[in-house]
Amino acid sequence: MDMTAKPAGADCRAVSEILSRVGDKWTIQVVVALRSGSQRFNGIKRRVGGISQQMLTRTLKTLERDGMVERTVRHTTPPQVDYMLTPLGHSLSETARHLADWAAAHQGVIAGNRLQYDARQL
Amino acid sequence: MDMTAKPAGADCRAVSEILSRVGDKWTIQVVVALRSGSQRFNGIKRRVGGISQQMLTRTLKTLERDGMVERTVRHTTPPQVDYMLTPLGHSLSETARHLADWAAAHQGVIAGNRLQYDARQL
DNA sequence: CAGGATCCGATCGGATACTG
DNA sequence: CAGTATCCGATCGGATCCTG
Repeated sequence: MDMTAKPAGADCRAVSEILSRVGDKWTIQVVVALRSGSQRFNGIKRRVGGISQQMLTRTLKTLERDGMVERTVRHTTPPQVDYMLTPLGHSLSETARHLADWAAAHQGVIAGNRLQYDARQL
Repeated sequence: MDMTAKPAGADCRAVSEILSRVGDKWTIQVVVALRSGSQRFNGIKRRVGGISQQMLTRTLKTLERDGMVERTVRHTTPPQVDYMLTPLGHSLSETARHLADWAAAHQGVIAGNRLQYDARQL
């Protein structure tokens, strides 16, 4: 197949779906927190900072469902659960880096645009 | 690999913010619809397909606020409003292409992972 | 320690009706 | 044609309490 052709619009829906999966408030931050290796629940919670336990649970569960992270339970006392990125999760984190670069490069301009726009609305 | 200038976590919040801006259901699709040039309101609505007038209005307004699209009003009868991408909007659409490639390449695997996961949960 | 359950407000997103 | 206004359900996200 020739992938150099323009995505017609079928791809567009796929991108959109992936984006709304990944574009929530926490997913990327959790993935980034896991880049350096296996982490435990409260370890991730500390790393991300500001995330509630509820949202971390949901986010990890969805990432596990999508095959981005792998969950390993150790039945010790106290119980211990490790989360680590799968190869798929790593490849996502690589792609996220490009977006990170773009965001870092343009966030200042965007913030300025918003100020200008809001000022004009008065 | 070149790991210099590692974004510690300050950038991470910026990315997260950009992502939740761009990661909603419609923003990217609207941007993509505008790539081929200036479009009018109902033209975009037709191109995107499935979007409500409400959400298109909101999405365009936010994109305008962020400086991604430019809005031009022509006071004719009937009134005519053109939307076109700014250079900033174009640069976003380029970045979105990388994500599009990733999504297209992995959506099948992800869908399969979900099926497996859901099957195990029964 | 790792969550599940529940309550709550805020935002997302669709549908419909109305306006200049 | 290009919106605005309003109502509505679904989901997001935080806080708190409870459990193995």
